[in-house]
Amino acid sequence: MHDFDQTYLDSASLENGGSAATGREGVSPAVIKRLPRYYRYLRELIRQDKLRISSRELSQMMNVTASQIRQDFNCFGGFGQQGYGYNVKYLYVKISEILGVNRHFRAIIVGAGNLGRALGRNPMFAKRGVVPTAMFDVNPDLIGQTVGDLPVLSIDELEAYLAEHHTDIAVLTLPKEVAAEAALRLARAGVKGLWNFTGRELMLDEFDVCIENVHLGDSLMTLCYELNLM
Amino acid sequence: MHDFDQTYLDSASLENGGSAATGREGVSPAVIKRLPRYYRYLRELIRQDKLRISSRELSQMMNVTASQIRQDFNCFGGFGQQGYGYNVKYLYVKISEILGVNRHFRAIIVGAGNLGRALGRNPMFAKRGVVPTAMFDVNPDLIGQTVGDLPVLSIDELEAYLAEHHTDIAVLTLPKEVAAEAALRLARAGVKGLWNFTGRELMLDEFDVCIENVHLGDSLMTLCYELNLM
DNA sequence: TAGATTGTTAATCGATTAACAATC
DNA sequence: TAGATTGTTAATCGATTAACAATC
Repeated sequence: MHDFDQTYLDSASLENGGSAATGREGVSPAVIKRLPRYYRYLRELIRQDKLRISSRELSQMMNVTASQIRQDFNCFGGFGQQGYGYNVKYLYVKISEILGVNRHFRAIIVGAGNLGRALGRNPMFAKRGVVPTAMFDVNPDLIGQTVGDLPVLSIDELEAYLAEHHTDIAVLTLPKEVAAEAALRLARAGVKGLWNFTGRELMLDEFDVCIENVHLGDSLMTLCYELNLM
Repeated sequence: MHDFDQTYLDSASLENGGSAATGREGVSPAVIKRLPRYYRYLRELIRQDKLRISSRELSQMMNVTASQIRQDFNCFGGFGQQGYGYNVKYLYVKISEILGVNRHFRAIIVGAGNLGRALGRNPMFAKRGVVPTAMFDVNPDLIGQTVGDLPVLSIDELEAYLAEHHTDIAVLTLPKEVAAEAALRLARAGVKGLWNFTGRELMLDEFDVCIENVHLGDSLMTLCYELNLM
């Protein structure tokens, strides 16, 4: 099926990244949500120079069932070998491809407040193959500054910038009151992914845009619920 | 069942907050995860001076089924009235109680890097009734500074501080390499809730501690998956 | 009272787990 | 070959939706 002696982390397979994997449409959200977690554990296994792993061993590390792991990987065609288990590097490359790491998606950060600036300096993007290129804000005091390597530009320049620089993702870290308007401008300018930290849900039905909402407040309240129960 | 003429937002009901609601153990995680979202929408309805709402109307606002809304609320005993619907303020107070808003949980932020400092200045805590009291770091350049109103203290003072100041929640915004050790110290010192931004899963089986993990990287990758599919 | 809408039970759907035949 | 472990089907479990009787 595949040659385990091959070096799966060669630059060719990493650079291509491609959306080539077997019939990926219609994989359930529950499975998709788990993929980044597999990615993290596999990265760690590679760091430890582990070459192969069985669904059983991985299940013990990750605190899930071996059955679930095999089912999950099989949504994408199955990456293992009977009697052997999974080749760690091969599996890592495959999951990287599915997740689009190494596609080098380009991102801007809209809103250069505390959270926006913190994200702008965060190594997370680099680790996940996402490339932030600029930040935008309305505040004249911030415009012209640099955060990490990122220039802070005026929000007035947004459309002009997007016309010049292909941008896949916009990170929304602006006040919720102006989130809807910003989202509309971004969608009109052709940005295809919104990573939304505003805490306000966005409706963009007219557009073919992916939205990932991060509700930090909801997460905090879930913790409070648990504490309240003790 | 309850008197709709009463002012449900009076200080008594808000201050008590209490864990008094009907049999709350064993409510499914799926329901719990939705409560903060109800809380947000109800807050908005109150802001709009809306007095009553039916499950049908709320379902259209929130893009879920009316059935689910009724089922969810009924996990806690049912807050509505046949033929009438739900009193917005009463429902809001009830959900606030369930979530422990107004219990004024006290929090510290461990790690005064970019993300820690951004969270320290974030109004989210105040809005959710959580009170941050201090930040901790190893970096001598940061120790002694103030972030918002929060003093940045030396991590060496952690145990002494916790012995003096009752603390419910620790926000972990330090490097993942030192997360496990910090978590252990916090648990030993009696902190009951960890809000974990380190991206590394924590194992604290020996202790009676609630952990809420925020995996920003996973969220970003979920978005990349969707983009990769387009 | 009649109309509306909940609370709640029953039916459906989806996701997880168990089991095992296929196969490396 | 025998042993191990996957891929995959079938069984179970839980969560969502539909339906409707209870009741305000």
